[in-house]
Amino acid sequence: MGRKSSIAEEDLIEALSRVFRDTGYEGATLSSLSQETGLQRASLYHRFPGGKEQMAREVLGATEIWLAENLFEPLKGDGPVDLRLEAMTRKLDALYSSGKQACILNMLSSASDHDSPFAEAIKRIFHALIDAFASLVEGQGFDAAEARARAERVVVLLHGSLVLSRGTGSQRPFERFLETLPDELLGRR
Amino acid sequence: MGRKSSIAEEDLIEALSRVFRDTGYEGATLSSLSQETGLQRASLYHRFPGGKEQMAREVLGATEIWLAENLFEPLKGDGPVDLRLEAMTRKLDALYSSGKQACILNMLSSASDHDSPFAEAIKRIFHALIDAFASLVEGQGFDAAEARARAERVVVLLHGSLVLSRGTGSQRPFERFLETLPDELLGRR
DNA sequence: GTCTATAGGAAGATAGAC
DNA sequence: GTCTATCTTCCTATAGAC
Repeated sequence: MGRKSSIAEEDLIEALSRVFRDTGYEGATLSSLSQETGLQRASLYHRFPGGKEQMAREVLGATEIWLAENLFEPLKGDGPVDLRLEAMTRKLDALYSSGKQACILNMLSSASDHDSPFAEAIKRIFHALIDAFASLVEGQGFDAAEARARAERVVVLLHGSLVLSRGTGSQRPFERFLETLPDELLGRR
Repeated sequence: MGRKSSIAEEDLIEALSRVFRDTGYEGATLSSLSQETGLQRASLYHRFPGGKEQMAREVLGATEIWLAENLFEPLKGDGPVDLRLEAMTRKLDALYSSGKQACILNMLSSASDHDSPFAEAIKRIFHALIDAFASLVEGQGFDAAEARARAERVVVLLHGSLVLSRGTGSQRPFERFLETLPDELLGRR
């Protein structure tokens, strides 16, 4: 354990993520996955005997872990809430490259008939997102129902702004989302 | 002109739309398009010499026309604004089957490297959507900037709620969007 | 305008050398 | 653990009969 392969592992998953995020499940070919990772097709099968489907599942698993460590954990800190929000905003901005990149959750929601293997993970991640936002809002004195409503709304705005940014070729919708994020969560109505 | 083929034409495009909307561009195969339309692959090539790409382009063109006739036109009427909003809500509810179906704009936004042919049409349709909403809002006494901001926000909420509904397997996010639609457009802030 | 048949290539996946 | 070579299946697209 602790060999150089453990470093390559992270880069490997990252490269696979890029392909799935940019081209979707059906659009991702073994050739494109091979090219982006620098591994031959057969090498990918050695690491992922389950083929493309397993790669996508592991990408989703890594996404789930990334979110927990980089987005949810800082959100739970006990520092000033506006600082925590600002930190999260920066993370989101980097994750989606200021609106230039789509969300892997959206891109892997379809996958024709084998959506079953992904559907569960995607659903879980969406709920984890909502829970994380709701928990922060509730921590600022809002009741549970209101917190949940605001959290869901922010998840909707996040993904809607990404769709619109991609569809119009403009980063503005996503940027606007980031600007209004704090108010959407904690502003008074 | 006026032969039975003109009726089949509508059904044909509708069937193709279903496939592209449910499986995306890469996920749509000539076989699935053939099965859904009831035409053999070669027959599809006779009608669409440009193959899959032309089919997707014509589907987007038909979508553009459908929106203009069924969504934008009623929105411009001079009846009570709440009745016009209700009519539009029903149209949206039907178009997306209460949140069970994805949006073709989202599903065709990617298409690997040949996104160029679709990107233009998708962008145009998104802007037409925003313009239609903004025009209604402005007609109710709001200034142009505020009307546009609200219109964009509604388009974001629409697509975000569709993404979340699909991702969580629940129609609730889309239903909630429809409920809050009138207030998002015309409510006082 | 629709069909059957097929060409030609790219897809996912495996075998076996190193 | 990575590679080259290969298998099989499915893909897009075309040819040509009816």
